Amino acid sequence: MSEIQVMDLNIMHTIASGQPLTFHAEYDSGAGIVKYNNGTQLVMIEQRAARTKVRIEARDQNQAAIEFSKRFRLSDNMKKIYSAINTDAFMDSAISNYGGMRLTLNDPWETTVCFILSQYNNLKRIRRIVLELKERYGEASTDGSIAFPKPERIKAASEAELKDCGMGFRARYIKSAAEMCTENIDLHALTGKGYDNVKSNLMEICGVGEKVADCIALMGYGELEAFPIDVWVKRTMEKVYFKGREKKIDKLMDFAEEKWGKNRGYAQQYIFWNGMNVVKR
DNA sequence: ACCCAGGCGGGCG
DNA sequence: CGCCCGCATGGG
Repeated sequence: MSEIQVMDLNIMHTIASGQPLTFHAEYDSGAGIVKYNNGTQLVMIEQRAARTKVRIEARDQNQAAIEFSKRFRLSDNMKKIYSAINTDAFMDSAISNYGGMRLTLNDPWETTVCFILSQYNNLKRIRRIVLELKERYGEASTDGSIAFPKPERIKAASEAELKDCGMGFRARYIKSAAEMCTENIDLHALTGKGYDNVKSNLMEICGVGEKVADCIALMGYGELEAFPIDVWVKRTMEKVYFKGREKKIDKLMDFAEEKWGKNRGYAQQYIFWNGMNVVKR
C-alpha cells in the first residue's frame, strides 16, 4: 500500500467521462475506489471525495504508481490549463462542475478499438462491448484480472465472432484494424510524432475518420491539440457560441483553435461532458 | 412505434 | 469537392 499526493484530480469525474479507461475500469462511487488492469496487473486506486491523497494497491506498487501517474496525466499543470480554457461563463461553469476531471493517456491500440466502437453508438453500449471483448479475448494477468486484448488476438477472431460481442457493423472495422496494426502500421511508433502526423497516419485505418482519429490522438497519444467534435460537442458549441445556429465541423475546429489554442483537447473534454450532462439537448 | 447514439465509407451530382 | 444514405443494436 502506498499513498501519493495529487492536485486538481477528481477520479470520479475522470472515470465517468467516457474515455477508454472508463469502458473497462470498475468504479465504486460510494467507496471512491477504481480498479483496472493496467496492461500487466490489477491496480486499485482509492480517492475519497476529491481529496489530495490517493491510495494505491497493487502487487508491484512501483509499476502501478508510475503507470497511474502517466495514465491520469498527473504532471499536467491544471492551473495553467484551466486559465487557458476558462474563456467564458460556459467554460467556467463546466470547470466548476467537473473540476479535477483529467484527460487520460491510454494505450494506442486500446484507444483505437474503443473509438472505432464509439461511432454511431452510445457510452453505455460501448462499455458493454468493450467488457465483452475483454472477457472473450483478453489476457489474464497472474493476479486474475484481465488485460485488454492485443491486436493479434482480435485478428484471430472471425468477423462473425466479433459481431457476437454486440458491435454490429463495426466488426468489419475492428477486424481490419487488427490486421493493419499487426501487419502494416506500428501504433507505438507514432508516439510523439506530432498531432498532424499522428492523425493522418491513424486515418489510414478503415473505420477511423477525422473524429475518431482526433479521439485517438488525444487520449491514446496525448496530443492536446486534437479537438474531436462529436454530436454533443457540436450541439453544445452551436448552442453556447453560435445562438443555436448550425455550423460546419471545419468552422468549429477553427473556432476552437482560435479560442483555446494548444490546450483545446482539454477544452473539448469539458465541453463534451458538461454538454452531455448539464446542457443536454 | 419512433428516434437516437463520442461517425464512417461509399456513391452520386 | 459537398451532400446524403445505410448501417447493427439497444435504450429512452
